[in-house]
Amino acid sequence: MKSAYHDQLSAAEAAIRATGERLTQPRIAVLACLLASERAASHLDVTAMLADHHAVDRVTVYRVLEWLVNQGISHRIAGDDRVWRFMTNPAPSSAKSPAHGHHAHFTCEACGQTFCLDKSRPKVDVKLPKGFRPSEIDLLVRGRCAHCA
Amino acid sequence: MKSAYHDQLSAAEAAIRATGERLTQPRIAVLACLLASERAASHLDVTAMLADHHAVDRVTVYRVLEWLVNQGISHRIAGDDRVWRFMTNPAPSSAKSPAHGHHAHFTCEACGQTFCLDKSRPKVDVKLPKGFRPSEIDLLVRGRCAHCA
DNA sequence: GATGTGATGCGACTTGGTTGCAACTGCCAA
DNA sequence: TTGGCAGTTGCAACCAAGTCGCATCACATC
Repeated sequence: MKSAYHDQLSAAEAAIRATGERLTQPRIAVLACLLASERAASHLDVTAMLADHHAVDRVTVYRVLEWLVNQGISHRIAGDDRVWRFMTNPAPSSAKSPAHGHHAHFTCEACGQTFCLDKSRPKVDVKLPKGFRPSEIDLLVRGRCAHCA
Repeated sequence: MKSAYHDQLSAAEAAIRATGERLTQPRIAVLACLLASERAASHLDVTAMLADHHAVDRVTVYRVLEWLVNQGISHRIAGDDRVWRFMTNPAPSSAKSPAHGHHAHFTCEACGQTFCLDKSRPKVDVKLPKGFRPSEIDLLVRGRCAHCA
C-alpha cells in the first residue's frame, strides 16, 4: 500500500521544477509531506513524516520550508504555541502567486490541529484608524474541530 | 515630569484589588506598564520599562502576565515573531469578562508594533466545515501604521 | 506582632529556530 | 561525458523566548 506521501512525490517534483529553481531531494520530500497532509504541518510533523521515508537534516527542513514560502508554493501560520505551521497554497503552483488577500485558518483547541478555511472565502469588514494601510488579513478561528466537538 | 507609567499606578492597584487576589508590587508594576502602553507590549517591553522604575525578575514578569490574562484583565496576542504580546482589555476590569467574541489587531510590517482594533468592532463572516464549532475569532491585519505608511 | 499561604527571585533547563562553515550536488557549458 | 561552480545540504554550535523546581519572602488575616 502506497502512502499519501508517495502519491505526492511527482506532484511535488513538478511544482518545484515549475519554479525554475534547483530540483533537490530534500525539496521534493518536504513538499510531498506538505501536499500529503490535509492540515497545517509543523516543522516537527515534517521531520517525523520524513524519518520514515527519506531522512533530511532538521536545519535543511527549516530552510526548505522557508524556501517554499518564498516561492509562493506554501504559506506559514503562526499558532498559539509559537511554532510555525506550513501549508501548501491552493492556487496552482505555476501561477507563483504569493497568495495575497487574506488567509483563514481554524485551530482546534482540543487536538491542536490547524485547518485551512480558504475554500469558503470569508468576508471581513474592519475599519482601520486614519492613516493605517492594510496589506494582508489573517483570520484565526479557535474552537473544536468535527473530530473533537 | 511624571511618566505615563506613574499615572497608571493607582489604576493598576485598583484593578488588582478588584480581583480579590493578592496585591503585590510586581503585579501593580506590570499592569501599570500595560496600561501605560498604548500598543501591545511584549515581555521584553515590560521588563525594559520596569528596569527604569521597579526592577522585577523576568520569570515573575512572565507569571504576572499570565496571571493578568487568567484574571481577564489583559489578553495575549501571538505575533509573527513568535513572541507573546499583551494588552489590557478595554472592558471594565471589575466585570472580569474573559473578553469572548473576537479580537482584532493590527501589526505594522515596518515598525513591528501591534495595535488593538477592538473599538471599531469588525464584522467577520466565515463558513466553517460541517461539525466545526467556533469559540473565538482572532483577526490580524498586517500593513503599515500611520507613522510608517 | 505572629502565622501561613501564596508570590517572588534565582538558577537551571527546554524548545523552536538560526548561523557559520565545510562538504556535496544539480545544472549548464564545453 | 566531463569539468566547473553556484547554490544546497549537513553538522555543530549558538540564540532567544519561555518554563520548572525550590528556597525565600511578604501579603493578608488573625
